[in-house]
Amino acid sequence: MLIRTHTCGQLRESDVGKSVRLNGWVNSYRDHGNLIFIDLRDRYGLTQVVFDKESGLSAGAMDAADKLRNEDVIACEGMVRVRVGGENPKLATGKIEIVVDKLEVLAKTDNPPFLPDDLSKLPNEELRLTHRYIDLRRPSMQRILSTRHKVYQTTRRYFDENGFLEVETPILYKSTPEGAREFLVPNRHVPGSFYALPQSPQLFKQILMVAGCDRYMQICRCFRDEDPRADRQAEFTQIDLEMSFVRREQVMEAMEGFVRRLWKEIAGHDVPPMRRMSYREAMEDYGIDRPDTRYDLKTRDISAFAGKMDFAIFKNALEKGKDRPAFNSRKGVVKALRVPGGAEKLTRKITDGYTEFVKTFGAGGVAVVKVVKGEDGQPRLDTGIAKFLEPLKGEFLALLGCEVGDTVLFVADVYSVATKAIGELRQRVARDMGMVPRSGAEGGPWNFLWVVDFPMFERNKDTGKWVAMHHPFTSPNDDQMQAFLDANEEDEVTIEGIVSAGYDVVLNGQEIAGGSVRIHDRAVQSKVFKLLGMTPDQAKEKFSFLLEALAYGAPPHAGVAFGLDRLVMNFVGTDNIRDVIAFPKTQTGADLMTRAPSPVPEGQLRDVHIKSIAPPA
RNA sequence: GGGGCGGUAGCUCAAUUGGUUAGAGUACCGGACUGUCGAUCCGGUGGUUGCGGGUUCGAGUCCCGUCCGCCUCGCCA
Repeated sequence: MLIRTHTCGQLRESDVGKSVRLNGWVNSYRDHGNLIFIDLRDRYGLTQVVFDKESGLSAGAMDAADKLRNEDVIACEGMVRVRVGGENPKLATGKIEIVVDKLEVLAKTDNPPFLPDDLSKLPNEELRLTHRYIDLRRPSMQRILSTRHKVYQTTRRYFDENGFLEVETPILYKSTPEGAREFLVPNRHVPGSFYALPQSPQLFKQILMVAGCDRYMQICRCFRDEDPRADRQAEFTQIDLEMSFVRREQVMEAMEGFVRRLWKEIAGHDVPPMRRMSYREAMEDYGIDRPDTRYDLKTRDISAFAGKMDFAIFKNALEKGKDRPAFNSRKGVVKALRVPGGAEKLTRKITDGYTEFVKTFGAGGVAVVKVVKGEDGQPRLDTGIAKFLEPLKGEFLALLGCEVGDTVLFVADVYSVATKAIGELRQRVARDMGMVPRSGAEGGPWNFLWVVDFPMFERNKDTGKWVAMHHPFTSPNDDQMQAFLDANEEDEVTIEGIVSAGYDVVLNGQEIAGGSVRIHDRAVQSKVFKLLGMTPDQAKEKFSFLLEALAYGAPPHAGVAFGLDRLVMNFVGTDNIRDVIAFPKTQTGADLMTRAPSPVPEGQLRDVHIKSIAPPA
């Protein structure tokens, strides 16, 4: 074989006169009969190679060149020369060409289902996934693989420099039925027993702290058997960390340092110090725990004002959970979103669609008010609820600081529903108004912020029981510790107000990392389990190994996990998580290339003591 | 589990209100061509309209079911 001396992205004018060998795929061919041009491709680039009958090329080689087609794999040898037909400015190697004197066809291809070409329209994602090896040949996919590689390398370098120890944790793990549904793996030795694939290495990394590792990191695969989304995959990758002898501030500092390093090295961007926002502020002003602050739209609780309106829909909403404390999920509220300049851009057709939109989040609908210029030159309210709003017009305009040209949208429901609906609506409106800037990868802003002070507990809306908002090992924040230990478990208002030492990193409205200070004190842990309705025996049954470990000298510790796939998505500017995973799965968990999952022979099932009850295919 | 969109030649798409032989570009095959660069020109092959039923004189088009993919709610940190 003619082993390559250079790659297809390497040769320049300074190489003219050299005899070289190239290997690669035929990216395109231009056949002029006695003169054939091939653009040869590898992951480094394209180089034009020329087959010229008059340049001493054997007839056999010319015939072989004549038969070359896209995606054939070849090796060739020839001389680098300045292009006879003039430069091609589109190529890095565009000033030179190789005039071939030896050709070796390494592999002929069947007619490929599609060409790995970034210029033409992409085929179905289904087809791309089925023939992933062709899709990945596309330069843009190669760039993504390369960016992902750089993220791995920068990550390892940063944490290594900062004293972190990389430790692998098991993939075959104990089922801990909290949180997401797990993938199960049957065990051959103990009939009827199963491993689970880890949702995250959470408990292992805490145990590593007890084990004295002090600082741990791992780039690890996590598994959650839940329905995927555009930015979610059942099998995904985390950058997982844990630190000993720290409180919240030290972890946040380490994380911010990592973010700064990563963005500097991957995107060439200097991340300024990140602002902090409380969970409550995020929910109040943005209706979501990962606010996108790239555009200036805020939601507002106007319950007090709405209560003065003689409007049945608002009144009925406000009646709900009337006696509950503020921010209680079941307390009725009216939320408003003032959209500057919305009166013109948000047409009737668009705002009509908002009602359908908020219904998907359980809200009843959206009330719309346009502030327009009246005949008297004063603001006039153009709205279906004029009858109820008109008497309070002055107060309304002043309350929201409305100006002519604004649109105000209202959602009334219990706190949890209204807040979510108006928060989602806010993002929808921002898109409709054209307020969402380009992505960071496309030169737009990188808007980082911390969200902190999450509640420790929230009520499950079906069972009414307390559940841990983050996970049951999350510590109350230091300033809340005594209040938590003193709190009466029956005292709903106090319990609801306890804030954890959790922290999330939010980038452009996306959660890219989250973590918390862990509980290392047994009294605190017991109280958490008790609140979650777990008896000591039940807690022991589920988490005995962790509780035992914590009993043998556990240092205070805290940690965090970054969603690596989402980091890469940001760097390459895609909103499709499958683009940043070499071999992703579909929405039903299928790998279209390998055709996993698949049935297995009966005997294999017997070995692991499994009998399928699925109807025969 | 629910809602929405889609599936027509290898690929990207078209096909009027349900109407005659389902078209185009590209790829592929054959031919021509010595300076192209998404080569060009001439000719050709290529279809279970995802699959199964139904309505109809007639179905790519309408109805029912089903499979697959995507988006999304629930779910998921």
